[in-house]
Amino acid sequence: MVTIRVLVADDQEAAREALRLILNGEPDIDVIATAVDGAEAVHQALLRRPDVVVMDLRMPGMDGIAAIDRLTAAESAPRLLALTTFDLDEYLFGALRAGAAGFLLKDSDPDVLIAAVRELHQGRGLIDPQVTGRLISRFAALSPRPATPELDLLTPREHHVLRLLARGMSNGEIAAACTIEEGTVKTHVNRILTKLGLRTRVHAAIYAYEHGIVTRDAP
Amino acid sequence: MVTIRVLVADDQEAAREALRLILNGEPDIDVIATAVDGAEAVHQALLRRPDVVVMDLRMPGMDGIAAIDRLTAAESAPRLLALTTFDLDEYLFGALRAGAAGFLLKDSDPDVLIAAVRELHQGRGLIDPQVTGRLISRFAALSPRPATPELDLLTPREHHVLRLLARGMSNGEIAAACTIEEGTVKTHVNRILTKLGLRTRVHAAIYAYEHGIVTRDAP
DNA sequence: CGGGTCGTCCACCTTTCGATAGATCCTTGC
DNA sequence: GCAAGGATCTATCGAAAGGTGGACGACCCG
Repeated sequence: MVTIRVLVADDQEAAREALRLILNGEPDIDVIATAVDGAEAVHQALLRRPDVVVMDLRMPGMDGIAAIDRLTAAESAPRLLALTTFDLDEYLFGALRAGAAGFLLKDSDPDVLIAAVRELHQGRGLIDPQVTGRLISRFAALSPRPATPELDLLTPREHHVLRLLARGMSNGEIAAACTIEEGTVKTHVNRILTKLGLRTRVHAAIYAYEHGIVTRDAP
Repeated sequence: MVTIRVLVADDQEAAREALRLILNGEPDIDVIATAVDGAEAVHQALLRRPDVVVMDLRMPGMDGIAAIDRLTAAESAPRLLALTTFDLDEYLFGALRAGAAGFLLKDSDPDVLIAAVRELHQGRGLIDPQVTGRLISRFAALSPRPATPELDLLTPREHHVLRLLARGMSNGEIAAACTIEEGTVKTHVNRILTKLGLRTRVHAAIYAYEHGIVTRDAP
């Protein structure tokens, strides 16, 4: 049997010990270290190389989210399970954005916590059922609208020009990229604006972003 | 006990009947209708007003995602549980973006399906544990980077101008909104570009989007 | 074949934008 | 007090963007 090496980070003595006892009660889980704040968690994690870090989000000094941010940036980063008493969107979204692989509220059963650690260790993610709905809503809100029928109005050339425009290129740069005259690009831009009912190239760039024609660069 | 009214939509006869049997086996669940494709599902849902719709994603004609899109646009929309055999990102993300409240793979246990229907009926969301990790990854990728230290460089006025700019307003419009001269706005824009290391207002708008200074409008 | 539509291209003219220099006000520290 | 620095404001000028008109070729259809 493979032993899962776990680091527990929580500023409250009682919670820290409770977590340690719960997890150490399992034969396949070994709490190899604990930390009382984010800074110590980062230090211990880099030193001891746990498989999974159970991280309280609300801690003095460097908080849990900042610590998660640091740890996921490291090489061979551990799997991060965010844990919190307070069910705030800011914690949920912040932790996931920072790179947490799991999110649990502290009122969960010990069994759920144990199962969560195992899930994470096997490469899967885990979201507390109480907050899954909100994650889904937020995800839907963040997702680009699919291409609308309006985009069919654009010719291939116009579509290409729109993508370059939305990356911040000037008419001159677009012209160079397409090997055509700048005056021609202006016409294309103009037709794009007309067809999509927009006023300036800034609107066109926004449109491209909101419709997923261009995507945010990978971090 | 409240009875949960369920609509089952699946193009395959066998799957449809299996789902019906599983769900009708529960005393608090009543499958009130079935549908063989997306179009019929939409029609039946609007007619029979189920609490929960169990929707197969891969169906001929109007597929499940399109049907979900239609149904969530309706008033007093039912809760939508997306179900699929094929574990494709396109299905997962597409269904959630369209408005599904839950996503399950078809190899799940009957008990899981039943529990999912109850969860959805109680207003919660549900994601198959097998795909939770991917949803989290995608969510993190979509989430705007938190405000970078660079933003501290911007004065309140400049920050405000940036937000208006990123909504497509011209210098003149920004001037009117702030009750200052257009020439002044130009200076603010110029300082924004300088401080953030950008070249044109289009870059500034892109920057604002990528850093979550402005958010996509609600659909 | 001839006419219509569409995509692509270019040139001219006006408006808007971007860069620069300088003025005023307010805070901060010596 | 007053000097230094920053924030906010204004004005001017060359550069870029946007609006309009029109040319050319490809294609479809009667």
